[in-house]
Amino acid sequence: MTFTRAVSATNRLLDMLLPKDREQLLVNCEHMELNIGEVLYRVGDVIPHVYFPTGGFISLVASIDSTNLEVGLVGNEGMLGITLLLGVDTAPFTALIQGAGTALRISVSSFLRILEQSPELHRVLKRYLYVTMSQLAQTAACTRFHLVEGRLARWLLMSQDRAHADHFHITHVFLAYMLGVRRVGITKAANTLQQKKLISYQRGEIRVLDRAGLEAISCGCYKADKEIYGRIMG
Amino acid sequence: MTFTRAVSATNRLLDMLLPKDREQLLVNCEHMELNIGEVLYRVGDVIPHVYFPTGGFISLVASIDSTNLEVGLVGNEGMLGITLLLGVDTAPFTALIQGAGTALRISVSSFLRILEQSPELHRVLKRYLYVTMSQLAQTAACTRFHLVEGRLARWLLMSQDRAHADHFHITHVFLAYMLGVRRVGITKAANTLQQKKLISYQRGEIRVLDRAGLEAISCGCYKADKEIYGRIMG
DNA sequence: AGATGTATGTGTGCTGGCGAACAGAGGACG
DNA sequence: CGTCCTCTGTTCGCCAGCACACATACATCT
Repeated sequence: MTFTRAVSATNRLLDMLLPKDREQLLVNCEHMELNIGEVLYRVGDVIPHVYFPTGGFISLVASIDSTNLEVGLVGNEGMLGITLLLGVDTAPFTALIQGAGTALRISVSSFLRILEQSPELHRVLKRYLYVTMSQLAQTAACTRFHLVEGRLARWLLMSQDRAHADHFHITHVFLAYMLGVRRVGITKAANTLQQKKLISYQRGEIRVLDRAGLEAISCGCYKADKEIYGRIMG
Repeated sequence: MTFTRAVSATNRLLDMLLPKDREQLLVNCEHMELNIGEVLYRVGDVIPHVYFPTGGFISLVASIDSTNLEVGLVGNEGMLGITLLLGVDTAPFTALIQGAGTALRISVSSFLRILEQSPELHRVLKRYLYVTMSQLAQTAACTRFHLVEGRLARWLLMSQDRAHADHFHITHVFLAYMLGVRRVGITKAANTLQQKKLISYQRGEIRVLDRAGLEAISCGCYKADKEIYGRIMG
């Protein structure tokens, strides 16, 4: 999956911080490339780094039996590794790079050290964790009740937000994996969206043609997620 | 829903604390009855109290469109209001009393005051929050992939654990509501379980006859949840 | 050009769960 | 005692998504 490189290389979470805290983090961060398909860590792994995506984005995937299901998406509006706030050093989900781009990365030890020194940083990240939890529940219900077409539209919108580009690369197989449905289900839903002129795609290149139309057809969960983020993160 | 009153009126979370912290909390707590069907708070409400169930238990319910879905269960192994740790005073889920019994209740202001004074209390509760998040994801996947029969078995086991009784009262309608399926689906699944001599029920009185059998038929998520709790809470 | 691999489209039959509606069966209560 | 109400059982048609299988299109590499 290759995204047009995002232009704005900022992370909204970092932007919210006091300049002092942001600097503290930034000097300890290294820039890195997020390469599609790479697994940053799996459930139960000890987390080595925290990531603040600036361009790319990352899926949080829950595994069950031998299937998988995406339960969250982390882009430049958030961070990967937020559960370290809770004093547990292992990953609750598998983290899989979905959208190529860049991220800032910091070691867990540095991260925790800076975290201890800054109540304000702590405050912001705790609120982000709250948002993550809320969205987890939202996604659970969405996955249960909503049809593939609406869920696909939601996914495309969320990804577009995080990719900061109107087109990106992802195959039906992969989408099926994320949404926990068969590939054929995606093919049909994607076809419908294309016929409605909301998107266009060919061999993995997906282009969003009509955001408003997509929002209309997507389940309300897209808006609900944004609303939660806005309300809590301000 | 009326449970045989639980005999052991303890809360595992409280039991894990240092005696000092536990005392601090207990002196600020009041005993109260949990009455079936009562809503302690709804999504978005400002949380007035934190609850440590000792006998009864509470459902965390996510609402979407006009349907609902249980996304978590809080019994004497946990607490209701854990998200207050994150510095947000509103509820991310609706909290609905599922199993009659007792709970210890403390005002949010007292709770937060004590929390600030005790790093150890903080430590334990953060870990519990981590468990809650993990189970949220587990439940999301379970709800997506597993069949009603297995999910019902899981629910019964979880409830039995929290009710500390081998029988309790809950109707098919209510179970349907919790699992996000039709009542008829529950009726059929419950019938199957009964024919297999795993449970018996009549007019809402459900009795677990064969725990091991239920565990075998339930989806792996029951065990997964216990495993996570055990691993993180120790 | 040919060969191989990847991505998408289509078809057939199956099933779990849905919506709606109705029938009995047991309690509760006047 | 009869009446109402709650809880459970059953039926019918329907559909989204499933499993499996195969066909076509494009891309890339030799």
